[in-house]
Amino acid sequence: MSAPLKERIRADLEARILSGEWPPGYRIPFESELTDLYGCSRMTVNKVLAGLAESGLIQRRRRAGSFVAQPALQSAVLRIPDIPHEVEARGEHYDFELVARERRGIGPKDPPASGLAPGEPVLALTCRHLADGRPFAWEERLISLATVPAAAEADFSAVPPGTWLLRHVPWTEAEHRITALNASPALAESLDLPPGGACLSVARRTWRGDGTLTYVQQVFRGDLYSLGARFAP
Amino acid sequence: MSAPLKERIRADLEARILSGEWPPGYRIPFESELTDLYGCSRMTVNKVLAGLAESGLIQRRRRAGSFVAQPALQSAVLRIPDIPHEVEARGEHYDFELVARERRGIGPKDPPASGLAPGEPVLALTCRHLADGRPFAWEERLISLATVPAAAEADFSAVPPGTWLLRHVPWTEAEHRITALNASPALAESLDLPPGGACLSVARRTWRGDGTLTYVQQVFRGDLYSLGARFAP
DNA sequence: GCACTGAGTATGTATATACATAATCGCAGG
DNA sequence: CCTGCGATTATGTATATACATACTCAGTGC
Repeated sequence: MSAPLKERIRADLEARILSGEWPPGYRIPFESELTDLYGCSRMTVNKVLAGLAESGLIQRRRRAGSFVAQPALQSAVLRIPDIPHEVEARGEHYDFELVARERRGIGPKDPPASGLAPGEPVLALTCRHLADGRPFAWEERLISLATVPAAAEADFSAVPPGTWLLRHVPWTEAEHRITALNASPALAESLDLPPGGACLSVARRTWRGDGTLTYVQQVFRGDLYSLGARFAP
Repeated sequence: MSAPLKERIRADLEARILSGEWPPGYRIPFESELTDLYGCSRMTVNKVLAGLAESGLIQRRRRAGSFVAQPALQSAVLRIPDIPHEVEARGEHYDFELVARERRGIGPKDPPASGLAPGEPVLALTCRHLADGRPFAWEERLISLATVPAAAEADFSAVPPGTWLLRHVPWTEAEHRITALNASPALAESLDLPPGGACLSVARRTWRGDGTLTYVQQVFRGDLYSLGARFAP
């Protein structure tokens, strides 16, 4: 009985919606009716309903009332952790090799999805991630030196670039694209896979404000890696 | 100038946090100071700060003040839309075939990841999704008849089961696992792929309260499908 | 120097009130 | 029957106020 009133009201309304008692599209009682039902002021009910609307459980229309929202199509909070952290969480030994490091300008062969303009100076890094000594992921990364000048002096032979960036550079926006692809012969050799083996590719572009920070493509062995997410609507 | 006061305050505070002007751990001004700064009542400021706290941008401690939260390592809101919706959004014609429909109990061949107990009655559905007449995804689904009895009467020849479930059954929790795999000969034929072609597999288990609603594995042609997500921390 | 206590304070919750806003409904007129 | 307009009304926003609560900090006593 000690829970705050607004939490009890919210829990009650959520229970009715999630149990299906109030199905999608149902018009829930007006604020004035809930005010009577719970014996509280309209402000209290209003804050609860505003919170439910922000969470997407209900939709509100002036003059018409508040309606149970159609369930969200599917939106998941997908967590893509730092690779070393992920590997060690599985109880395996993490290691990585810096295969190539080059300071150059963006050229025609760089993917246009990187969002980096031709000629823009970048640090191009290629590295291979290992779990218990076995190749696990192949990473090709471009870091904008205009946006992240400190990257030019960073020691990426000790700390992988993804981890370094997470620790040193705040970001404001990112875009992911997840695909499946067959390993090319060269990639198959790097990942110790048969040619054509299925791989999970995660391409990520990260911004801070207007400037692209980094564009990275990480290719994981399909048989050794999967992305997981557990979430609520 | 016409935006509501609380939205202007919220946007201003968010900008200071995201720009790095107020770094993680920084103590933001007290409600009383913000009240003076914006020339409004404490209730208005309080609602804005409560909203920021709910979104996880700040943490609040009584007597101590409000502090900018440490940013999450990487968390993405990954949207996995309804397949028909997704296909039509690309301007292609969506179609699907119900390949098999069987009412049975969970057996030893069903994946343990489904979370359904052996013997539990389910509706097992297999279907194939087509975009502009070309096979696009293969879906195997189990629907718990104990939790969703209405599924037994649903007409899944007109509406695909995923869409039907989204429209009729609210869910409270879900778990995803995304992997890449090589198409087996049978799958390759169903998806009109060369054997061994890379596919993106999305396995999803969905709950309502304690009961598993459905377990589904959707296998997409890797060359025709990718998951995308754009997000802010 | 340390543990305990009490005062002070920022946030948390709740109410009453007021006016703005937008969408719906019904009615009048064509 | 259909259109347009105005009255109605539920929500949206904002304020002033009040008291509860939990935490910090300073000061007291040992």
